[in-house]
Amino acid sequence: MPQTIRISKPTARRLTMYLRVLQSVVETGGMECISSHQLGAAAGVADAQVRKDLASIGGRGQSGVGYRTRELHETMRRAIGLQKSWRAVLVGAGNIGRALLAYPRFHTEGFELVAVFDHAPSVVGKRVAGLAVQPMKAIPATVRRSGAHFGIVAVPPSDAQNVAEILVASGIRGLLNFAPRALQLPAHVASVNVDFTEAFQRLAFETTNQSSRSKRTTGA
Amino acid sequence: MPQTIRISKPTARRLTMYLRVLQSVVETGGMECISSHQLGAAAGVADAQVRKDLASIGGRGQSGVGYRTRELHETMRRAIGLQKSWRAVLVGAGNIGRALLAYPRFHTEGFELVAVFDHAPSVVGKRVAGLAVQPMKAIPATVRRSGAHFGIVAVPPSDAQNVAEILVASGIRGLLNFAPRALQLPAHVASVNVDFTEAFQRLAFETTNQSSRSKRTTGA
DNA sequence: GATTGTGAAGAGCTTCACAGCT
DNA sequence: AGCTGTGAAGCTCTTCACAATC
Repeated sequence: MPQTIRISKPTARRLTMYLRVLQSVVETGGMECISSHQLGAAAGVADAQVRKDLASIGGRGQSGVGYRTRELHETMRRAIGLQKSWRAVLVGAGNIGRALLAYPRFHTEGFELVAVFDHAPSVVGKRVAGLAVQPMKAIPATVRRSGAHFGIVAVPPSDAQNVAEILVASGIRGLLNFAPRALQLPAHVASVNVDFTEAFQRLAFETTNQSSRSKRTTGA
Repeated sequence: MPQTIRISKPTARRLTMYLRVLQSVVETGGMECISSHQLGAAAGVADAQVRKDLASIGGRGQSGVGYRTRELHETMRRAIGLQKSWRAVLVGAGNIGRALLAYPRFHTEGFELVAVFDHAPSVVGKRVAGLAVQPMKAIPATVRRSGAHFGIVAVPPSDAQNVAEILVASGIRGLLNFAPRALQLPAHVASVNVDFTEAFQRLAFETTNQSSRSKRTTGA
């Protein structure tokens, strides 16, 4: 088993930003090496911070040169947990669910959609992203059979908690919640909220309070 | 002018969570008063933290009783910057843009969509959310005429920086960025990123590192 | 008895600065 | 000269604890 270093939340968040930068560098066949200064500039982070973050996941650089991009890219994907392929199910085949599926690179990032569920009889049976939409009652059996890791909650707020509980009871380990509502979950289930309303409110706040330091304008 | 207290980023983020709780309490005609403990439980925050946050925006409670819900709701909306109505323009009428418009309460939250732009000639002229889609070249004139405050960037990553610069040059004060790419912006322009890819990566990370403390699983 | 408001302590994160390596 | 790795300082945020209040 590899070293079990503690990666803090702020560090984890920045790692995803570095990854995005590295990904475009690697894809375009750019630089062999990148310095903490360069990486930081692209991600909006101080260079010393970048070095601390990279050190925390075991990334080693070369004095006077920087970090080897391909190698760092791999190390980073492993640290974030993208070395394995995650299976996800989508609950709610409405606008938000479909927008998510249309998102570029959803599949190439190590995530695989294995089932779609919806409440409305008019939608059940139709195909979304190549999958036949199943009725809600099929959730437990399908989740168990497929061994899905994540559940994507893209239903109206009033149904969100209920759907979340069904997913958790079916053995899901993490939830991506699009409903503008905080979910009450057992501690062993991870969850990340994506809430457009909240994003707008943050924008309103930041615009109102012309914040002096312009760092960390980045959200999820 | 009211007191210009500094509200920290973490506090601002929690305020939006409290607001969500309060909103549902007020809407359902629930409790007259709410204690810091109750509000905290619903939002996943410690009670002392809630009191500090509320104190920072001038919310005053009553010992032994709590905070008056309606009053607190108003104070909070004002602190976040929702007392005024913000005008926004959408650039990119694809899946993501449309999903956003379909989001519940988009209009009732103090935000108003005043224009939609798209690059594709096949989309220009069509109606989205009751607005005729305009070509990209119309951005500067329309933004200026409408006095829009925010720009919603819902275009492919390769176009995002370019679109952002056009919006900024047209007088936009804040950007909601859906492209999975960090935007380079002048300091006076606020920006909030909503990145599904990043959300998934955070979920992968949290699921991998079965984090002991389950707080702050909440994202944007 | 329940709950607020807050100073003080504690924990965590970021920045600084510089020795050491290439 | 350029860059990394890191101890130490500085700063911010959170938790604790309790007197004051209703």
